[in-house]
Amino acid sequence: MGMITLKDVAKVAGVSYATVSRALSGSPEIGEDTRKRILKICEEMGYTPNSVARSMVMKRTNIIGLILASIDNPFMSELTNHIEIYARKCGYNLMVCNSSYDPNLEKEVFSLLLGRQVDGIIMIPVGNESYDSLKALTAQVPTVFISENMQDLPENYVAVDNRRGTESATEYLYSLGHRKIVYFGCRTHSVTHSLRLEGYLDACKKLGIAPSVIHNHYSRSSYPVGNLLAEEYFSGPHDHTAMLCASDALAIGVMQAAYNHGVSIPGDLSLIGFDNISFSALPPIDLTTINQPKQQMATEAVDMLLDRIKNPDSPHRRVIVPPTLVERKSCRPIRASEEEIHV
Amino acid sequence: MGMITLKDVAKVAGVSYATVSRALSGSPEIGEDTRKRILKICEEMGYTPNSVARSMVMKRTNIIGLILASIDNPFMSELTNHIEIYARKCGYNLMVCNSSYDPNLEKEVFSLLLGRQVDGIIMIPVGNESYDSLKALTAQVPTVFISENMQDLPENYVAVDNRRGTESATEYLYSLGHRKIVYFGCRTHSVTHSLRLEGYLDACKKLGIAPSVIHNHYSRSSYPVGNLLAEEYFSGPHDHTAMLCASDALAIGVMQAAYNHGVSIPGDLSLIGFDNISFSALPPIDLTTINQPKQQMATEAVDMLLDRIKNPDSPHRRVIVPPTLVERKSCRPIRASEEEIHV
DNA sequence: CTGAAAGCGCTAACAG
DNA sequence: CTGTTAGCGCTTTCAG
Repeated sequence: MGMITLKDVAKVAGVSYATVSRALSGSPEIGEDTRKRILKICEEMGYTPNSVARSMVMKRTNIIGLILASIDNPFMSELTNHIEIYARKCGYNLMVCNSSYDPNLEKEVFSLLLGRQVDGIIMIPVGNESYDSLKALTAQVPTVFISENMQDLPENYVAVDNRRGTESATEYLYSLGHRKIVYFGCRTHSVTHSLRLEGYLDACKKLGIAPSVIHNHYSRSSYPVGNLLAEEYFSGPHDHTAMLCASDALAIGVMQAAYNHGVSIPGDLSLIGFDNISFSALPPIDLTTINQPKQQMATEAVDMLLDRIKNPDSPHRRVIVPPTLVERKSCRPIRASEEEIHV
Repeated sequence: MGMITLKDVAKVAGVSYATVSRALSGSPEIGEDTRKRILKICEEMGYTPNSVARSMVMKRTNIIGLILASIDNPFMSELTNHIEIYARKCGYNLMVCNSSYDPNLEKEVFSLLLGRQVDGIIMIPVGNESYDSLKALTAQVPTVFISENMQDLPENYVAVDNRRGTESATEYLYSLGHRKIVYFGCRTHSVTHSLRLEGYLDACKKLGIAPSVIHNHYSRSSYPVGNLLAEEYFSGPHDHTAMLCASDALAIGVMQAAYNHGVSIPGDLSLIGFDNISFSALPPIDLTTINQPKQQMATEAVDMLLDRIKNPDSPHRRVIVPPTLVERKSCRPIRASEEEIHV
């Protein structure tokens, strides 16, 4: 593993190693003939430039740090996939760290990446408090958040329009004839969920239907939680014809509980989720949902970050991308009492 | 972003910068008093050691490169999750690259990581040919594959015992009373699948039942492929009571086709998969399957790699981890014609 | 157009 | 115990 260096190549080529450097970096101040000769020698010798050394002098690593709660969360891994591919196209590599939903770890890996001299960081924060607790760190390196920031801190972020998402989900259910729509699984301390709740409430008001909310007091929106909550729901009195879930994961939990209680979906209850995680497309699930355009969010985040890397003093930017409805098989039209028939 | 350096700290502390370096590296040749004083100053100044510079002189980056087809594949992202967490515990960070199922890209990112001076690489190869096509590159850096290598090349790898997996799956179905078991979706050019097929065939011979194989001529084992193949299967004559799928993804595709054809699972057909991807645990799917112990494979791979980094000349190692049966709801016992009743 | 030389921030001998 | 110094491999002025 005794890597060969510029010097070795220079020796063989009979030139100074500055010349080799120039040949490789595509500098114009070098003869076309010598460049070709040198490049050929590099090739023959199997020379690989040492990017660590280059980073050292360039003061630029071309590495983006990515911090997320857990890479095996489907939403995050899809996002990561798009980020990696796009970033690499832009000449950047990805250093990935899990915060494991732990604010302290989140801080720790952030520092770690700082020490690694990453050019910038993209992160899905553990929670809304992250913005505050990381302030001292985010000041030291260009950072882009994927998730909205309610505290109006001067940060860059890209997020889906959560409010618009639930709004349009509600409108969609309404258009299918539903009037008794319950919003299920709202997490009280989550920014994202607050926005989603707002969208639902606004839509209800606008459409003149009575809102009904089932809160989620657990700290996650996983499908076990959805199942638990739904067990309670189905055990008590309930007369809704449609349910809007705060996340796909919750909706999948509801599906199971519904099955156990002999509630048919969409026969007895229309169900709609939010996120469009890949699970939801699976045939046995086939969940109608509100899509977060992950690829768009990924490229947007990378672009925004590279922008900031080039121009660290540019004003902070916020990008809100539009959600879209993905119609699958968990909702059906019903004949409303008002005789409004929809297909 | 004018990072402060050792020199700055040294100036403030009124010592040479070598002393600061010693204080930080926990070297014994320094006074306890000065160390504490220096550490305090570092803290106050908010000094972060520059690991790029350190790597430069240490000739060690403490970075592991991870190459996989696509990080959003559930099996791979779960594995990545475990690898990242464990590697970090061992003092290593992860640089992740997608090969996007493309052998050329696979080579390209491998070189890229080499240039980045990663200390080692863990990879899930695109295919069996990868071992060969990457030979020149893997010779340059400690590499561990996650996937078996049929060509008997001197490489390090960790893999699940695929043969044993299908063998035990077959035995399990047999124990439930099934005698007509079909092996579904065998990909002809995949090492993994060849081994899985062998396990099935061996078990059939041992148990004295007739094997029956449905091959998969597509290049992937995704659920659309499973669905396609199953559509054909259900459209033709078929009298099996149980089906062993080459992967969970295929099994999920089969589920959909079964539903479309009014075939109940496990009522009419018991179904078992392989991999235990996270999808399979979802309530609406609830697939009985053969688990690959991902966490164990992850730590095993990291350990093996760190071993090789420390001792590059150690003999190549192969670790085969045992698969386990995960019983869920897609299989049921049947009363076999021989009056063997099982519960 | 090409060579010489400085220096990126740090570690590791080698002296004192 | 602490300071001095020589690089790690590369880019980049500055001279030729």
